[in-house]
Amino acid sequence: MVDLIKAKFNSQDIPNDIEENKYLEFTRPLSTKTGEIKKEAIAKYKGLTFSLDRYENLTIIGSIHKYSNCGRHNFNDFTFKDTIEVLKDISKKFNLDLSKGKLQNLELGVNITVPIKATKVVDNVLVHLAQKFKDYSIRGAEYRESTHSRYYLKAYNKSLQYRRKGYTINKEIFRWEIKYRKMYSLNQMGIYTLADLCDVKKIHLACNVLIDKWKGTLFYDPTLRLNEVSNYVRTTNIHQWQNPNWWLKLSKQNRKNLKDRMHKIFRESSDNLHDLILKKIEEKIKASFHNRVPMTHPIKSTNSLPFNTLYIGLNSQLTNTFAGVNACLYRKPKISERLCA
DNA sequence: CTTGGTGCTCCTCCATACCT
DNA sequence: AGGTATGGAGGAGCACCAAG
Repeated sequence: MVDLIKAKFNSQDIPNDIEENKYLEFTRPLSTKTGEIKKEAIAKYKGLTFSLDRYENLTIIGSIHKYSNCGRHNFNDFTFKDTIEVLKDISKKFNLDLSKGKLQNLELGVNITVPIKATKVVDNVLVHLAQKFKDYSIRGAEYRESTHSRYYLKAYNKSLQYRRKGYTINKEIFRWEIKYRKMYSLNQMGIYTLADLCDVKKIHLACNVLIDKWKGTLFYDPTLRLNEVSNYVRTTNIHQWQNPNWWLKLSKQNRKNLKDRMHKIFRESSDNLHDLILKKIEEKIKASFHNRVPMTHPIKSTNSLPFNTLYIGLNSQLTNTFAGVNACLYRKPKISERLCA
């Protein structure tokens, strides 16, 4: 759900002794020319960056999802309740009033399992509105992104990212994410500050955007059964359908008609992944507002990091239910119960 | 007659560009 | 960053046409 946040607190809204806070160690850059110590200061804690500007305004930037996992990863599910827990934790540890933390950026995303290789799903996410999804590869992550003026849509192969970091996983994980560049759309939903992220109605609205954006995304279904379709579809249509540029050249009316026709054929002669993924996104969002969440994926660590000890006491349950993971319900330990305190 | 393909208008919502 | 004017995208509904 809620992943990256960027929030700014005005100097009068932060405690005077923030630099003495026991969880934060601020460092200041030193000018080697003048020997002058800059006023700006930076501290890091559990993957969050706390920066003070020269007017002593505080900006917090980072993933609150990773924060709940000691700053290590955002592979697991992160529920609405977790969001509240983390924000309360931040508020308490740093003595901050969440309603004073004005949001400047927000990222929301869901991890879901897919029945084919996640990379195949990502590769076939083609166009949203008039914007193609373009390939990106940074820090072990491969994703495609559609750039809009107010937001970015991102489709990730999350299982690849897992494996590159040394985790064993036998499920294919697809992550669908929206990153806001401007606050306008979120403001329309009543989301202005960190405190608004604790409001279930507002977050529900924000999460539903993920559903709408997926509905509006052109997806070529690689499970199309070629033996069931006409010769014309086999020889011509499938090449057109897989080509984002071909879609973008069409008139809007023509695009709609051809999209409808393609979807009809996918409904009849494929596993209809677009619909399947839509349903999974809907289910995951719904579940994230309950305490008990259907688990996306069991996780085993192959390196020495105590990754699975995050779920200490639950390991046997996880490994025993490898086959039916989607049916596996579990309660995540509270932040304070986890080993990263 | 039905069915499927096409194309039109109206209307709403949203993206963009540009302002402060 | 926030705010807004403008135009475009696309969905709904309807009509037309050809083929069976």
